[in-house]
Amino acid sequence: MDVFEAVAEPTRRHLISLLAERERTAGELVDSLPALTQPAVSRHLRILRETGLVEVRPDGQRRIYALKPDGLQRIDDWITPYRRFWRDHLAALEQHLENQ
Amino acid sequence: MDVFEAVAEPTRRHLISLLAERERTAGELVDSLPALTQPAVSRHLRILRETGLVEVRPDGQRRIYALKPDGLQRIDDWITPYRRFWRDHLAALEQHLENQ
DNA sequence: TACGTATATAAGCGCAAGCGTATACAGCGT
DNA sequence: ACGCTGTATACGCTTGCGCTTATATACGTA
Repeated sequence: MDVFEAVAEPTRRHLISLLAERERTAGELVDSLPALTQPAVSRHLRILRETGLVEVRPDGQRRIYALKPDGLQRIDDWITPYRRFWRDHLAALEQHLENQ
Repeated sequence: MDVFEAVAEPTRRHLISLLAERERTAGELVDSLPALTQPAVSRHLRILRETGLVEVRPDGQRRIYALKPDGLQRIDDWITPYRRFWRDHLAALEQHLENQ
């Protein structure tokens, strides 16, 4: 699975937002998603790991998950060339409004 | 389907990159993807339409597709709060290298 | 060693995505 | 009107995702 499919899943975006606040153990993340079972969350974490979006380090029997800095950057790199589309569009819109 | 799932598909990202160069008719897009049949491309275009990533206008019996300015911006809006992660990480790395 | 806790993996299921073939629909030219 | 071209939709099929239950693995503690 690639990083685009990884973030296409709402639950995984939720996990990313939780890890953006601070590191959390797998158990804390499971508790944050009461609609899902522990194995379901564990599988999502595995996908986030394998796509390089998060990293794990052991702490005794727990696993501490953290957002990886360069994971989402790959999406940002992809979107960058297209950014001019809405920037130019906004500029044209502002110009239009100015001329009213 | 939401915009994240829409761009998670490699074929649809390819279509987006083609439309970023210039507008194209549905037929031109079909010809640009020889691995796929015409209905397959047409369905991808429908998804891009429904998620607001492209717009269409008729030209006789042809349909001219164009990239929509504010479509990808929704992904950019989502990624923006996380941008500080790799920016801060890069800053910390530079600082570290400076101190060597 | 034995048991409890924390996390990951296995197995099986339902569902939706993506594909191709076949077909419908719309506009063009004769 | 008729056939031809361009595009979209219907249908059936296969495949892979995400889920749950059950189980394995690893660490902590008495």
